[in-house]
Amino acid sequence: MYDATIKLRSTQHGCNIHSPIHPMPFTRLELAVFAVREGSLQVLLARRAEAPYAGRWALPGGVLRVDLDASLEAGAQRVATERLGAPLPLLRQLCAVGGPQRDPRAPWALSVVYRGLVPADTPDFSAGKRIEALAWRAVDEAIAAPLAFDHATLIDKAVRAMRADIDVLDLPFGCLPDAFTLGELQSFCEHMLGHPLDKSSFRRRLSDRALLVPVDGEFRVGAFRPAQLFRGAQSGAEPMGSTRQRSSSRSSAIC
Amino acid sequence: MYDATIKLRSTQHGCNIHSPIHPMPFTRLELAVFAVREGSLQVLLARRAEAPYAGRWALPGGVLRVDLDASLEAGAQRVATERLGAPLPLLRQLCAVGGPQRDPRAPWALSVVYRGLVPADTPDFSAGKRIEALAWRAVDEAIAAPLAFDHATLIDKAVRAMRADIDVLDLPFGCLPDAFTLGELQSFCEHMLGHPLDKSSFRRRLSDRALLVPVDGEFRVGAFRPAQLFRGAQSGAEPMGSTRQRSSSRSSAIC
DNA sequence: CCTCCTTAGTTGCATGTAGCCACGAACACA
DNA sequence: TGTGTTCGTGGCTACATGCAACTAAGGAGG
Repeated sequence: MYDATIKLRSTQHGCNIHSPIHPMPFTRLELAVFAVREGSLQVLLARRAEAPYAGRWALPGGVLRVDLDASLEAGAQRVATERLGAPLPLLRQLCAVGGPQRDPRAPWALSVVYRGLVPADTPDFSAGKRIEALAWRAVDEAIAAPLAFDHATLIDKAVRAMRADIDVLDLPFGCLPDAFTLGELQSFCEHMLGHPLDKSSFRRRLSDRALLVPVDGEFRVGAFRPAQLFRGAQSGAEPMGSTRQRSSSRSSAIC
Repeated sequence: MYDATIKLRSTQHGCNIHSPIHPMPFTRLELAVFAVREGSLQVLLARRAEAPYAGRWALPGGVLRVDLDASLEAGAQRVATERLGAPLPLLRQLCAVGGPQRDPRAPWALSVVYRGLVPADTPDFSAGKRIEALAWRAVDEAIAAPLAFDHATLIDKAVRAMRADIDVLDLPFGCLPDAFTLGELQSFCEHMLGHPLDKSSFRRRLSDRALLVPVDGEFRVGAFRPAQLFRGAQSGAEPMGSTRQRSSSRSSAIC
């Protein structure tokens, strides 16, 4: 896992003063993967198969492979593929943490942490190398549980970052269904944030920002009144509310 | 600078499949240090004494030392001390970047980047190891100039992060004088943001958030009307506007 | 002493955003 | 046909902010 000879090198400052040989940290990539499932925001945890913290739950992660990874993000995707069986959409870098006491396998451990979000209907991930099991756990419980390493702290930080995104309507369309109703979107955001939102405000804010495009003629039909379906407005299509005045005289924007 | 034997190890997967020996990236800490000087937001650049990019301007930085650094931030402070001659207040982690093409000295280079802000009256830093010269440069020019590595991108990212902080009045009191007038604070923020602010709004926002405490009886005297001096309100002192009503009936809060 | 200039500090008003509340519309179902 | 539920919209209020005007306080210069 970690080349002991690198440690020995640390006392062998050699060559010349301009090019000492410095040992490098044990560098890992950690994944904080979330989903809105079963009515709550949940995080994907892996039960560790090996020491340290064997049997404890932790964020899935793996060692950075300089022979395989073209970038940190590419490495995170490789780790996702190896450990979870699938790459992840919407990966964003959260932070880097490092220190001498983080991982008993190495004198100095550095982790670059990525946060991700996947659709609720994602087929179950498959536990990969060095993982006994994978499980979704509500974030509140996960943070309170005794996790391996400093992962509870990392989850808390990731949740705050994701909620800050939702607060400013930086929405993760990639983890929503292709088309969705405004009610579904609002419910998703409420579960992400952990508190209810006002329907009227929510729609007005979406409309003002022209974040959605209606899928013309497509409705979600069910027990009650059919609901217009929408998509995220990345493509050049006419966004919801684009014909709307700059405020005042709210016209029939969403349709 | 970088142990070549680590590279060789990359093809020597040894031991057993559960504990392969993985080479670790060449890990550095970079500093994006800013100050408001001469009426503009400036960034501290270092002219590199050695290859690669010898003679080019770059962010000051140094190799992570696992034998010296108790954390990433502590390492950033060590690098600041070694390269600039002084530790830095207000260091915040910006991001981590890494890849195989970032630094010709190593097959894979990882940098953890910190942003910092120092007072305008900071005594000049002293160029340390492997630095030919240090210079302040306006951020616009710095980003446009051909800097070493991907440092122009990093400066741009750091400036955006700092401006986002100022936008929400997350003010770096540590890099302001002990006491300052509201006019001085506004001018500082304007230089940070690169655009003017409204005096009335600016003061109201400060007052509503109770971010400042007046230094009773202390005024900046000069050519014109004296101005009340303030401090940041971290300490438990009575903050500016704490007697202010929840809005409406703006009383004489700032005094 | 008086006027003018500049900065400090305050106030009123207009605008825009978001929360709260309520209402009509549409559909399934009894 | 009535009822219940969700969908979709509009009104009202509170609040935050930008814009502009105003007064206050000092020095400089006549």
